[in-house]
Amino acid sequence: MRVRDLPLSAALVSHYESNGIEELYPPQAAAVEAGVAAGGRVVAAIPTASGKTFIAELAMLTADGPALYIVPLRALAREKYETFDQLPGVSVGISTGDFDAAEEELGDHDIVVATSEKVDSAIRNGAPWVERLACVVVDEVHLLGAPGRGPTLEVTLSTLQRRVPDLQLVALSATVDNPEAIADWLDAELVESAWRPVSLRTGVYADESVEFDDGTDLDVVVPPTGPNDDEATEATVALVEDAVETGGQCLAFVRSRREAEALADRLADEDLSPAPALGDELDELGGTATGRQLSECARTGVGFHHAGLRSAHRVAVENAFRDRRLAVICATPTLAAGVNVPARRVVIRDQKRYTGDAMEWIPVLDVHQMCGRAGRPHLDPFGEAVLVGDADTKAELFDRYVTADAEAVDSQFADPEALRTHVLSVVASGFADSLDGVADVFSATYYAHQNPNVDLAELVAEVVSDLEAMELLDVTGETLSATTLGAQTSRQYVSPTTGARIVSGIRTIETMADDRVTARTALEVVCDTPDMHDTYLGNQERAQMYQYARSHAAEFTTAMHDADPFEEWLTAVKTARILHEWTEGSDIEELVERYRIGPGDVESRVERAEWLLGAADALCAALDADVPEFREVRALLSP
DNA sequence: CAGTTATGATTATAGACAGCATGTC
DNA sequence: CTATAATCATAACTG
Repeated sequence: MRVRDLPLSAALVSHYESNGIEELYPPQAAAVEAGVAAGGRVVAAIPTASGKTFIAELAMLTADGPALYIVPLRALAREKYETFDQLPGVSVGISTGDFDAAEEELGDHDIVVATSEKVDSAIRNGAPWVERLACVVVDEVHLLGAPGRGPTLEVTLSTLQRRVPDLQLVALSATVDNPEAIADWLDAELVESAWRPVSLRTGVYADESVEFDDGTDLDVVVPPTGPNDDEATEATVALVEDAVETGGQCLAFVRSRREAEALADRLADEDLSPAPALGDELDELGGTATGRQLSECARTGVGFHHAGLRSAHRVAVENAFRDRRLAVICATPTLAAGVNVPARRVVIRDQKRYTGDAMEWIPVLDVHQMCGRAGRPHLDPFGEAVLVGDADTKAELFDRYVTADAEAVDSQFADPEALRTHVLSVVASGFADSLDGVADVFSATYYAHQNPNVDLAELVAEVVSDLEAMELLDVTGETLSATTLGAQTSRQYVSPTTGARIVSGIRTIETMADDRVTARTALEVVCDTPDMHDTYLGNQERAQMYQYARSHAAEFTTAMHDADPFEEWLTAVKTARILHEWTEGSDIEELVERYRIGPGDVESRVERAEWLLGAADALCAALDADVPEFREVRALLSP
């Protein structure tokens, strides 16, 4: 099947042809046969880089009206926005929390790219453009099974289906174990394929040799390891070097941030692919210890990438790799889920990760996503993914990751926190006003589809009493209605637990003497919510943080003997303290040094605090209370 | 005894969505 | 429970 045979305008056809796209890839052709270009609903469970974007574009361009493209990450939203913006005669908009086009303009675009939370929020707040959509494409639908964020996605999709009856839905999924369940739920045709434009061989390393799934082998010379050398690391170094020496780029995945940096340092010794200019450019992005370490590695062609990096650094590393200025990136699993960064070879040194109480195997899906980064279309003759193991683990790694299917996608909607959030939002946005009404709205969720025998009304009833106790919901007879607080909580997009915590904080503040209410008070309230991620409190710091908490006890809304659990509260105090010092003019470098967190962590906490302080201010208005500190601190956070 | 090394104990561990209203080169 | 590397504290040891 050829592009020119598709129902596309001449301008589009020539756009594709000038980009070398003339003949459709088999999965793309299958999607066309399933009806993507004719308004049909399709779920495509196919590998990364096998042309998903083109399938999405086909659906959106042939749809009879505006289209929405839903992504899980802001960075992906930007990437897709730029891709779609290249299409001739197509106007593209973008809407994410940190980057928003004006609301009324959104409806005027042919394509809008947005994160799933942003779409959920737009639906809750009755954005008019939602009703006019003709086509919705969901990228990475398998995240339906992600705890925390999966429920938002399923509620969003089920609501979209209900609100826009003739909507064309197209869902793009990684290869998972039960794509038919997703297709069935969305009433869509399933297109499944393992085809890739660049062949990929996956293998396991052990004893100086890699055995691949296609029967081929690769011998690797690993210099004898000294007493201080780690065998897996030295094998990884050898595999990376080999890839670079034969003209390819390489991604190396490890377990923790520190190990990503350590591996990059180790590889920097080999001086694989000098790039001194890149080092200078990175130095200009600002100097934290992490930043300087990054620029030093980069001079030798090696970068590292993890969430502790400031986002400017992360983007710089991604771009440098895409431009082939970096030969290697040592990364934590972030990189596998993010923007498109393909490489000739992918080396996965660690397959286990510490989860809090045990060492656990990384999900098969995550490992497959990492492997899927191997092979650059048009640039590499093939891609290679290597799991580093040893003689003892080789067979197990093969079974578990190379030949095995990824996990099934299961709904996480029954999680009480998720249920509370969505029950409140359904009632607050006026979609239902009774137990049965809410249950009816939820009957279209993936959860209901997967669990047909569960009594949804019963499930809803369990959390309705929580929400009532939190004063977010009123129950009068059979009728449910959101309180002013509940409405504001939903609109501000904070979780019910966060809303209730802020409200109780505001009430306590009103009983406090004026001179006790300070910036620390405001920060303690917002940091002590589940929507603010906590900051690791080391044992070394603990005693000193305890002292800090004691000496400022009068300023906090939580009495120390009431804090429960105390350790979590102390963690919140640490976050509040960091943010407080930030407002007092400390720069990232000082904070990173003093509190042992990454520059990127400071950045993300500041961003979240801005959002939560805004929500606190809105809740103040709903309570008819006045706590100017929320506004004042917020103003100090952004420079 | 002072300084050095060996041994054992402790510590820490991936990621990241959302509101809203002004001001600015 | 199924980990491991880096760091820290203390004990053992050497000259």
